[in-house]
Amino acid sequence: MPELPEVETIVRGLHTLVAGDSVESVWIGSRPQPLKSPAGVIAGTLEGKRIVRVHRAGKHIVFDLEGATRTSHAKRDVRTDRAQTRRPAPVQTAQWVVHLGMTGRMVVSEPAAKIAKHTHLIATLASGRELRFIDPRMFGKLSVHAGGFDPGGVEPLEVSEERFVALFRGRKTPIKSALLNQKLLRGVGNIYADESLFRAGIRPRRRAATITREQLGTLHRAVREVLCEAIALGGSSISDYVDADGEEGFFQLQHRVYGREGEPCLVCRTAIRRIVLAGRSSHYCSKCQK
DNA sequence: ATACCGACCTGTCAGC
DNA sequence: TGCTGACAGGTCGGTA
Repeated sequence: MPELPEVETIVRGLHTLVAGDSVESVWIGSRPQPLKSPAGVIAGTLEGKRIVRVHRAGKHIVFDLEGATRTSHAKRDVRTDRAQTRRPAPVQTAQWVVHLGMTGRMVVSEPAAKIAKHTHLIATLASGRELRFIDPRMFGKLSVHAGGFDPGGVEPLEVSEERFVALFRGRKTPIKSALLNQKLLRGVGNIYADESLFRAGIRPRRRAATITREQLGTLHRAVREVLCEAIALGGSSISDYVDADGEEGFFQLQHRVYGREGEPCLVCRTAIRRIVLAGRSSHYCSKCQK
């Protein structure tokens, strides 16, 4: 479901709603598919921690956590207690990382709210509210990291034109496949790849290495423009995407090629084509894109 | 290195 | 009212 703009929208909402709150207890469902860290490790890491910040890395939601873990409480002895009276207690930090896959949702609910089907994790917060992870298709992933979490790739909204151009140098792969490769650029998915390529006038199948330096500069601007406009409109709601407040996005109304197979190009009226590339639907205008 | 394909899952919708 | 197949915002691993 969510690409960079949707995750950014969700993360901003979550930060407003839960930053400063603490996790008191965690319930984890019986389906193991979404768990990329063992259930006990996830629960043990979250419980007792304060949520310092919620931010985004590519398509990942990252909760920065701070505070003692349960295991550190259990291990504490008289000697460390005495040591801690002289110095501030060492602050333990961790990160809880959530990838929403295709159909994942993170919502903040009142405890009385009905538990949606396919709810896989509920974190009860000190404020009494609950943070719930729901994911019907279970392509989403939950993990915790004691050290730094490295999502790989570069942020499309931060990358310089030089580095952006260098990402594609010498690559024989179709440009769309390269845009979708999260190890290069993190956060661009199927919708925004198609929309960016349309705005840059480049066909999805075009080999990356054959694109001129100037066209890559145009693509760099197109990617950032599309992502920024989408963020401003709260993302694209195609079927069921909603943000942390349950609000839909509106960028789907701005799609120029995605989901418009057979409809006229908004620039030249040529029918928009749909092809399958790397297993994904790809939409483009054969006249405007070369 | 690269590209294609199926697998992972459930839900929805169109067509018969 | 079914049933079947195609398709869905993402990623991963195998194979040619």
